[in-house]
Amino acid sequence: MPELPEVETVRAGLEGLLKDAVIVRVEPHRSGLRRPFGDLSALSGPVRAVRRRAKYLLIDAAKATLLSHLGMTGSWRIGDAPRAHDHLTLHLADGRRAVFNDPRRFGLAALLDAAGHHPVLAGLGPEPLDPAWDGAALRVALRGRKAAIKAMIMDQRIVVGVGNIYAQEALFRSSIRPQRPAGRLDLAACHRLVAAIKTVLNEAISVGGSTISDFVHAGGGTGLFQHRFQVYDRGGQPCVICGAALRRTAIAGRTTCWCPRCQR
DNA sequence: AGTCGCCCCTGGCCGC
DNA sequence: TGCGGCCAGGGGCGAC
Ligand SMILES: [Zn+2]
Repeated sequence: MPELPEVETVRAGLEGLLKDAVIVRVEPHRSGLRRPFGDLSALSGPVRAVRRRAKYLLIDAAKATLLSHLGMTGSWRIGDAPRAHDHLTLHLADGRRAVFNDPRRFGLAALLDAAGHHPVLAGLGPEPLDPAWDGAALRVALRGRKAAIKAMIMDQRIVVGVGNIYAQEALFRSSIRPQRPAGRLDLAACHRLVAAIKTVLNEAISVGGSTISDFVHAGGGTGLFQHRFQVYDRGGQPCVICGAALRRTAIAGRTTCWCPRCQR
């Protein structure tokens, strides 16, 4: 579910709900997800901010920072009744509860270390919406790479935040065939692709991301960008530009749709 | 080193 | 209706 626009939407919602609230108790409902939670008790204290890095949320409390990844099905909500797959509850001084729920348990929750680091953050590539990330930077990162360009822009060491939806949408908008060997994109193509990635991510953020089946904002709302998909999950349907039937294949194990006429 | 396949896990949907 | 197979927004790991 959550790529950069969805995580950014959750970040903004959570910050509005949690900023200046005081965490009085952290209650795990299991020992961990794909990794152990570890000792989360140092999170108790006032929430200063909620940040995002790549697809990770960082909840800054006074003495510690909680790192949270939504995996495919994770969500945060201000808790009402308990639900199946609730894994972590932050009890607040005002009586509210912030609850992390994740049916597939591909997510992550852990504290940053004293230096503000965590192994999963090491080695992450540039933020796609950073003005310093441009076509020239992408071209350097792709030099000599023979893997498909779509796999490369989904590789979080090349650029962060782009997943299976926005990779397909950005490649369509920049007229690049997803399976093209990444190292063979010229500078003009890299510029077009970077511009398309920035545009599609910003558009998606502006409408609260995409809701496929279960993605919800921290406040319970849904995204709207799914109504603007031009290729994602549209295999066999007509291209919105030329009318050709969109193709569907797998690239690096992930379903990919593209237009055989518009994308080269 | 780079690339690929598999695996983690639950649930929804489709065809029989 | 029930059940098996397939698929899903991510990412880490081992094997070539
Ligand atoms: Zn087309």
